[in-house]
Amino acid sequence: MNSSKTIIENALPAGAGSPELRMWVRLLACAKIGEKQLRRRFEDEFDTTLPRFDVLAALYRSPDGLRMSALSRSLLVSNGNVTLLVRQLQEQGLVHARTDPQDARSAIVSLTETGRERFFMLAEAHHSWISEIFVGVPDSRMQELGLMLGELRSLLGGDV
Amino acid sequence: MNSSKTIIENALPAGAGSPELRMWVRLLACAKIGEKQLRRRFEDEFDTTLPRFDVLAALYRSPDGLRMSALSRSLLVSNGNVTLLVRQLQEQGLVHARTDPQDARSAIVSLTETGRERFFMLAEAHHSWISEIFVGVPDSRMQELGLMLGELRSLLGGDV
DNA sequence: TCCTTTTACTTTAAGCCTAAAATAAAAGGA
DNA sequence: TCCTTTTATTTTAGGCTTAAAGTAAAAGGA
Repeated sequence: MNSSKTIIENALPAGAGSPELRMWVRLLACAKIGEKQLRRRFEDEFDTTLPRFDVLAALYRSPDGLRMSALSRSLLVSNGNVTLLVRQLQEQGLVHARTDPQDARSAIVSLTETGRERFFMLAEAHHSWISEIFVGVPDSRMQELGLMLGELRSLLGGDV
Repeated sequence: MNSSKTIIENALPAGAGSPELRMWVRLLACAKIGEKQLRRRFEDEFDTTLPRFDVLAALYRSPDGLRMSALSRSLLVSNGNVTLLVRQLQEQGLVHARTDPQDARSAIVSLTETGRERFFMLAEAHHSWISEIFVGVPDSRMQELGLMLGELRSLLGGDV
């Protein structure tokens, strides 16, 4: 219990207080808090989930449909996960899968008319929740953040 | 298939292209991409997970230990989830739980010496991975982002 | 003291997610 | 043609997460 021991006891972990660590911790916290709110509202008001909404949104952006692997890439989730989500949406009649005539291994998934209507309804609620969650953030700040996160995102690669 | 039908077919979902929606989508994508990389490395190099590391980090910051509910609040996860994570870390001998002498309902969880050593090792790797992931982001940009996300975070409430 | 309410935590059911193994079709040669 | 490799997807085992129900202790009266 001499002084050198005390110094060891009080040692800081690597990176404590570094700008990149602080930024990352905050980014993650904001994402978690927002996601938590959205999850609750999707559940309470529409008995659905954010991941399922994400699938509908991706399919909406591709009117000709998407193969499972394209869907998986665009949502940043695994193939197996997409299989599950698509199956659920299929059971609800919101999406439709047909075998690619050019390649029997691939399924092409697209929105049904019901799915399209459902997506519009969900998207409206989703947007209003986002606005609510970020009420108090000035529009100029929102623009700045959007710009900087856009840069960050393209730097991270991931999709595209 | 008249023109009004066509307009309906091409209708945009609510909020399309609004600054808050764009910001949110990008925030979420950055978080997901970063998390995915960290998850893989924690698994590959240390056979552990980000949530377990988060528990260790929270406990490191509270040398006197934390009650389960405080841990749950600080990590932004449910009580049930903390129960599970703490049990796993307990089985590995990294954390220790004792009943609060003032309140037999509460357990006070703290790092063991092994847990503390383990945390330092993980924290060093974690920091180097973060640095690697965000290599190419200038330091000034990192500071700006950290500041803005800090504001955003306190606006969202959530913890604290 | 006894009873009700609140608080802390655990358990359970169900959904998300991944990596790895399995399946199956396509592609590319010998 | 036949065989190997690659590609697309599904299945499986296992971990994270939540909400809701359950358990148990504390607190606050009558």
